[in-house]
Amino acid sequence: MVTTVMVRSAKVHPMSSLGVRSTKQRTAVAAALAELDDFRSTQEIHEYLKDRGDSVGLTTVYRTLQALSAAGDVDVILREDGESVYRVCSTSHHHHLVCRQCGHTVEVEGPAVERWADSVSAANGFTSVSHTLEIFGLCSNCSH
Amino acid sequence: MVTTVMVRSAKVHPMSSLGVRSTKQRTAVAAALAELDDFRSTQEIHEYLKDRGDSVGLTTVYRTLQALSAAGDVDVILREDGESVYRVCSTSHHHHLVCRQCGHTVEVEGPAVERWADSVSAANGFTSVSHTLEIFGLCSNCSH
DNA sequence: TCTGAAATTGACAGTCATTTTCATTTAGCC
DNA sequence: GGCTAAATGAAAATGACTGTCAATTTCAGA
Ligand SMILES: [Mn+2]
Ligand SMILES: [Mn+2]
Ligand SMILES: [Zn+2]
Ligand SMILES: [Zn+2]
Repeated sequence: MVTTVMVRSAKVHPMSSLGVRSTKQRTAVAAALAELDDFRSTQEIHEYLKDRGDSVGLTTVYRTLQALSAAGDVDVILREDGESVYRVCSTSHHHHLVCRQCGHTVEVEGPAVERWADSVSAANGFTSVSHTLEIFGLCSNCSH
Repeated sequence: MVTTVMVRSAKVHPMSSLGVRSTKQRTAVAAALAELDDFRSTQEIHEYLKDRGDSVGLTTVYRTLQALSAAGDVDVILREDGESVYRVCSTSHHHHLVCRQCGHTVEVEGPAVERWADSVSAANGFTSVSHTLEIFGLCSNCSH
């Protein structure tokens, strides 16, 4: 659950006092993410907020979701059609099982996969590695 | 190296004789892919062909690359920005180790990972699953 | 070699997610 | 309350990709 939006020191340098502000829009986006369980696109979250009465400009929803994912507060993955979808996740390293039809998401862990990725990277002389791993399919509900 | 573009039986039914034809455009796209070693976008391949003198319409390059990847003759992955990039790969199922600096790509296989993906999918009742797995890092050349 | 039906091409317009612009509003510090 | 940088959001722009369709090309059969 995410209650605070964007965490960063309010002051970086006495000369220019920069700060991230708490707004009703950011609170609304964070609340929507907390209520929604599955990966959702920016447009879906925007629509959700509109239906809910907490209308937020589409541009602001885009900006807020991007800031949240940059801060590591939400997970973002690319759907198979290339669209970005967001979800509040656990903080530990994990991957996802995502339903192509309804978006239903299950977090999965695979220590063996992590070790494999590290060893194959090392064997090929790669450093500073990171990886993406997502499984798409039809959840039991959507499998008919 | 890809020399033939699109393989399919020329006749599926005597009523409607369907067939995939060999054209200079498809040959040119296949040749470009054979010459290029790393993942490239449709626009990059279109530009490459133009510079090379074998200009092919952008729409045709899009169609040809999509047909090639649908046929399994080339690999396609989504870049971080959601753009599709293509590359000639081996025919067996594999994944990639991609240098985020120079684009250098190494094909890797991980039977254990495949089994893990299948079992975790089945355990959660997912069907029709597919997965994406890419490792990004710095190749030995780019690691300083 | 000739012919014609079906496949292909490509210029152009359309779609749609995402970004940019910028005038207006707002949060937070005094 | 006043001030100012941060934030908002409506509207326009961007850019990857798709749809359309008239013109062109392939190739199987005559
Ligand atoms: Mn992992
Ligand atoms: Mn695999
Ligand atoms: Zn589902
Ligand atoms: Zn490199």
